[in-house]
Amino acid sequence: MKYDHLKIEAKWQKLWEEEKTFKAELDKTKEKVYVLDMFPYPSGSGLHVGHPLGYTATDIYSRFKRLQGFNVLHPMGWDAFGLPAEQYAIKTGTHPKITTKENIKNFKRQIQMLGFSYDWDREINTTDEKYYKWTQWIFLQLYNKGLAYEAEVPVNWCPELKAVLANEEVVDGKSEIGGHPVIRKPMRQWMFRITEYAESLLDGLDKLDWPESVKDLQRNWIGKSEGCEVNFNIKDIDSDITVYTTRPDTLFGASYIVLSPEHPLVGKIVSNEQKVEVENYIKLASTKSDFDRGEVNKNKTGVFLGTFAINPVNKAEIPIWIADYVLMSYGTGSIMAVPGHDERDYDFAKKFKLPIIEVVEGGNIEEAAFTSKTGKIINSSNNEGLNLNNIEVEDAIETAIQWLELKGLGKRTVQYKLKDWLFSRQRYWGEPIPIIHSDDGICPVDESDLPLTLPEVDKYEPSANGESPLANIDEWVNTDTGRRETNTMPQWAGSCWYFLRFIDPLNGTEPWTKEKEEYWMPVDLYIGGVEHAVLHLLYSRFWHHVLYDLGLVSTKEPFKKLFNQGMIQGEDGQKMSKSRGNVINPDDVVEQYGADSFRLYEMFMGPLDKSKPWNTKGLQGCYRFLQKVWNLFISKQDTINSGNANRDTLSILHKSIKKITNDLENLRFNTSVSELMILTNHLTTLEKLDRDVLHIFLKLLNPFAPHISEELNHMIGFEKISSSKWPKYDKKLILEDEVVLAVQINGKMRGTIQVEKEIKKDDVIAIIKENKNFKKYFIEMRIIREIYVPNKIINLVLK
RNA sequence: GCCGGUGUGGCGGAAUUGGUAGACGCGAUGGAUUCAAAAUCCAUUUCUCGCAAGGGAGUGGGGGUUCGAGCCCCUCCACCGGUACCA
Repeated sequence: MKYDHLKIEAKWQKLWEEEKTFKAELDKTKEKVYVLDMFPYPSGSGLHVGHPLGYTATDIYSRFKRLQGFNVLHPMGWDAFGLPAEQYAIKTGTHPKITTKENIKNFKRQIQMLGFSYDWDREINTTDEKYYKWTQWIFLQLYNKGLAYEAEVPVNWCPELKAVLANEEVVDGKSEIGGHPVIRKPMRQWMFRITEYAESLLDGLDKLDWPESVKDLQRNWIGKSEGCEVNFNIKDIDSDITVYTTRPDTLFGASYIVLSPEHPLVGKIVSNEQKVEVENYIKLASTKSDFDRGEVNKNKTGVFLGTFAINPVNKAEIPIWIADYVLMSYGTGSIMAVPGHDERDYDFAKKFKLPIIEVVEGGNIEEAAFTSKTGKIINSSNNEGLNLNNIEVEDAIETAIQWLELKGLGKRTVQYKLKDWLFSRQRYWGEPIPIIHSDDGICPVDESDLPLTLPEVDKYEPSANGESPLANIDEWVNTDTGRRETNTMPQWAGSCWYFLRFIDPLNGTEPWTKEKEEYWMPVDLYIGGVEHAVLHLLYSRFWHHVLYDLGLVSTKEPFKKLFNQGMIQGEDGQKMSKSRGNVINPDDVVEQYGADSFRLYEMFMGPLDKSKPWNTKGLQGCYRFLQKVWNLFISKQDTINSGNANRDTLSILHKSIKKITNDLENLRFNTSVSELMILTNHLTTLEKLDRDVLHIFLKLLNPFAPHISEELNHMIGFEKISSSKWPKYDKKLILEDEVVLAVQINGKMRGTIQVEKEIKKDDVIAIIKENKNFKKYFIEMRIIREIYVPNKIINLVLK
């Protein structure tokens, strides 16, 4: 009988579907495990072999945990709002709903053919109004908590296309489509005050079982910086400038002030003589894209305002400039420039011939800014009680802040790089924001009126002034009480809370019930790509922190353990992409070799978190392995009986149970597969096979290759693996009577000896001295030191 | 520039976390089977000297700690990812 993977896989998949084998139900008598994949955006091109890598890993883990007796929640769904469907609609007029439906169908087919044990009764779709009703509901909870607000914010405006572009549609300052220039244009937007949660989000990271690199990325993104604000009076004008600095120790070295071109004070304090030049500069800066502004990095520009500020520590009059190297969006939008000890200020001062004052010892400011934080302060004292001279930088910072606070000239502050979250898009295919603008102001849609559904439109293009296509639908936009918000939510919205909906997906009256939330949350294992290290994972943590503060969820952090799967490259070692023509389609692989081989190979390729190239030969190796397993059972079918297990076999079997159990727990799938191969290789050497040994072997194989293992298990007459228990290893059976001991002479490997376990050191030495292979080393030599690690190694130092 | 990661045979990768480097798989070579091929099975396969028995070298380079280092420390190099005027 031949191994017919197509027939076997179809048979078991049908059975699992019919029997709802993997349905998860709340059962407080059992310990739960929530195993989650980052749900996909169902694109038109379908899956390539890289996508199911993480899904395979979570599936194996889920099956393993179920066999161990855990109550496992393992769901799948669709993050289906998004640009491609909308762009396709603009091009062809096909409603995104239709495109999305087709794509989901194809994705689901591909995912199901791999035999994943999802509870499909919990399938969700972010574009389903029954789902986005609750996305809108959560928006209102955030709004009511004062975390959502409107603001004029620059967007990527492409005058040529008359469209607002998403960041990912802008490449090097040009539109991705057509390569037209993109500028920053302020438009009314919805924002979330994620910055209010900066500290909370930073704090929460410490306790998470996440890759350190991802935590670091989030920490850098939040970008906490501790320093102080300092007030500078402006000469002859009744106004002052507040700057943010992390280096108040260098205040005596401040030789000019720089405001961002967008700073509100600029118009107020510019001198008449400089007015025209300043206005021109502001205009120039405003048309520059962020990209251009970044590019001028080395060549700094700026204009003198014609006004002076008074340095609070020494009453020096220092000029005030504007320059676009100072960003309005960080700190106070203004800085004190200390060219002696800051590279940017140094470049600027050199270019515009501004004074450079040395206040920290240790560098040579004739040549470069000295930015080190180790050194003593010099040239820094006044007669108002501040003397920083001879103090180390770190201490001087403290002293300076205390002095500023005492004199009321400044205060200690904390800054974050993190900015508020721009939460609106000028698009059709997204959740409508449930807000009505009336004469009385902003009015949230009543919760009982949710979902606020998307209207049908004829055209998916944005309106001429860049508003969303919804702005063109009068009957939708105009209501009795006012005009509807026409912006929709960004794609992040649906994925911010989908893991909560999975626990109670059909609930029509609440987003989830408290009882189920308390049982299933948090997610115990979350696997997905590193590309979501910051945005998705930060945004969903933000929502979850807010929901926690509102008492709607029981844990602050949603994802306990996070793991990033690596990329699968093409056979050429390059990134898999259509344009390179190196895409491997899982449909073909499954057709030819089967889902079991596919799953096994993806795991065998290497560590889950590493990138590695696809190799069809390697896949064939795994296929051969399964055939070997199949042939083992078929060819020796007549010998299979109870009581056939010998000591050797049991020892290897129990070693395998131990290793595979441990590896699965730690997501080391590649070495598990290797262990299965070792065990199989041993079994093929046997004359007679033991029925119980085979049964255990199949259980070990089952998470990786669920179809073939169930089939063979059925063949040798056991009840289904899916309703059996994971094996436990017996320590006593693993132990062998004899061990191979490595022998080193002077630290060099010189051979091995076979000895009985736990043998005494002196006996080992005696054996070595008598052994003909080692005898020669003892000629005219004496042992001066002996290092003995029982059952492992002995090292003799001779002289 | 800053932060993070990686570097082991021809290739993907193992190595109980300081104790026999190269498990397992791929590829390659030789053999068996076959009229022949595919498939399958057996053997060999880090490099190097040697007919052999045996040596020598070896985990990106250099240095160190140790009886012993792929693993720890210092330093340098290469590649990958993130980020970048954040004051």
